[in-house]
Amino acid sequence: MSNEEVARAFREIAALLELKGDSPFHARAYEKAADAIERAGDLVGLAREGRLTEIGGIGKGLADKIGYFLATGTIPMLDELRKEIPKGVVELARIPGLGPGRIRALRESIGIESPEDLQSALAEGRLSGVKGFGPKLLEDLGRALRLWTESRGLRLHRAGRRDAEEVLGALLALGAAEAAIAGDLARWREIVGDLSLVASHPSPSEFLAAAASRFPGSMIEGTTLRFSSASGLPVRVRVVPPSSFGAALALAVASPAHRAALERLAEERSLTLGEDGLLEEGRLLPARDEAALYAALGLPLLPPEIREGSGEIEAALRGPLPGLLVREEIRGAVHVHSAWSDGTASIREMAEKAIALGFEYLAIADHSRSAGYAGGLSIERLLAQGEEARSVAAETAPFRIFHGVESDILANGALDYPDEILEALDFVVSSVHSRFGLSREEQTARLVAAVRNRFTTVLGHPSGRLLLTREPYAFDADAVWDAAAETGTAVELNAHEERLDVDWRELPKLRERGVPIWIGSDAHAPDEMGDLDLAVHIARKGWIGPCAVLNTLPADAFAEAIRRKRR
DNA sequence: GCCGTTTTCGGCCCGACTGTTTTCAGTCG
Repeated sequence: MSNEEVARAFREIAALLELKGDSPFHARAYEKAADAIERAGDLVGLAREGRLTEIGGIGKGLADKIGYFLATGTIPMLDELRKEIPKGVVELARIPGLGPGRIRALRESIGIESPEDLQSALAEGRLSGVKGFGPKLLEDLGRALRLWTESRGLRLHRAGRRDAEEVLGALLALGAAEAAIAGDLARWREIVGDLSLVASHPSPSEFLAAAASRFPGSMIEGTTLRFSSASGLPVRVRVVPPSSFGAALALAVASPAHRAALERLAEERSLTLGEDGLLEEGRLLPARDEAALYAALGLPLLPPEIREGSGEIEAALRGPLPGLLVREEIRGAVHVHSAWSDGTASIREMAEKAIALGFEYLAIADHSRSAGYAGGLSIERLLAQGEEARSVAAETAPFRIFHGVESDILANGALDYPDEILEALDFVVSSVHSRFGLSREEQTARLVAAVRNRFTTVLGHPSGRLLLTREPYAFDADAVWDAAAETGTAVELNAHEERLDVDWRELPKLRERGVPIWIGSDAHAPDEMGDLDLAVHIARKGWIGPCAVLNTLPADAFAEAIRRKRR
């Protein structure tokens, strides 16, 4: 059993205790223990030697629970809590605006046990009598519930990919000649609502029948098998003979707009694009791979992530497409947190991991002093951290460590350290962490002021959206991008999955304005640092090439680039 | 539930905001 599994169980206990209404400190003890467990080394070894209580935050009681969990795989207390707190109540806690207190009030006063209950109570006006629930709160809850409803059948990219890869493996194991992931997932959409795959087999009907018995609850419709994935996403697998695999895959990957553009192009060439591929005078042109289909239309094979119908076909017909960013070109792990604020590891540990991952430099940016909840750094601690960063750097050379901060943007657009302190740092990530509810005008002015600040190197997670959870705050993106272009300020593409905060449709606007991108890992633990795949593919979706990305620069050029604005 | 003692219980990271109150509880980051 891994430390993560134990930590996850403890976090669940903490969440359930909170919902139950136990002392918040009781719940927090489990949360702190979960943090400690993640950071602890060989948990199993420590348990064997009876040394679990040497871990800070683990006392006798928790040590016993860990030992029992490691031995049996269960924690009776957790099982009890799961029985006690209905799933719907846990789901309620995911709705912004609903914390343990309000959920308890809703349960006790009118018996709300799930978001569905809340929805009908809201519709029937049964909430207006509940103490503490005024008109504004009801309005906010209504909005949050709508977002929750819309998000219900959706998954973040990585969750969708996990499911799809499981299906893919099963198809290959069943003897598919070829199989591939298609649909939104293949185009690296950040959110998916269904999964699409294509498989080939010499006898499609035979394979469909075999696959149908492999996936419970599946249905065959023509050449397509439908069922539900592990996490409940609808899956469709199209099965074709090998000679049609390329065409079928290309069609299943294409967005509707891309497909329409392909159809128009086919028409211009007196061809027809049908379900099985290109037809010339009623005769099917074989396309064993996607490149064959594109070639028949006079196109190079386009990367899946740009097949969105946003001008890629026209551009490809005009000439070679610009080179898109690839993961290996990222040389620096930037916007990284350490245990100085709310990260789990020391600067040295983060540096060692970055080196192991093949990075050439690290840009440390812990939380600033306004972020008390995250252990934000006072001026004294920030300066002390700088000392430590330099001393670690002296030992890790030629690997470089840049010392900066993730400074809160205050409501008036100011950063939360005096200029002379910011001056001493290598760079500043300026981010909004509060006051999401400002008016569009106020929020725009705030962001523009932060961008214009000569110490702001990069605007961190600019929109404030949390995928599937929270809408972006209201602001005029064009005005902010203009200010960034004018002042040479970079904009962050945050690699934390929920925080993939700049919509890919905005990226071309940044590219056209010449605004540098910075792919910030926002890592809080060593293991999160290398996880840049999704962000890189989102950058590619926005047609971002390596030149536009600051942390593809070699260390010296990066150092120069992050200082340039201040002169 | 842990921790550190003021050795047997009280404090635990906190500041700002918001809406609902009419002095504060709940949420958020």
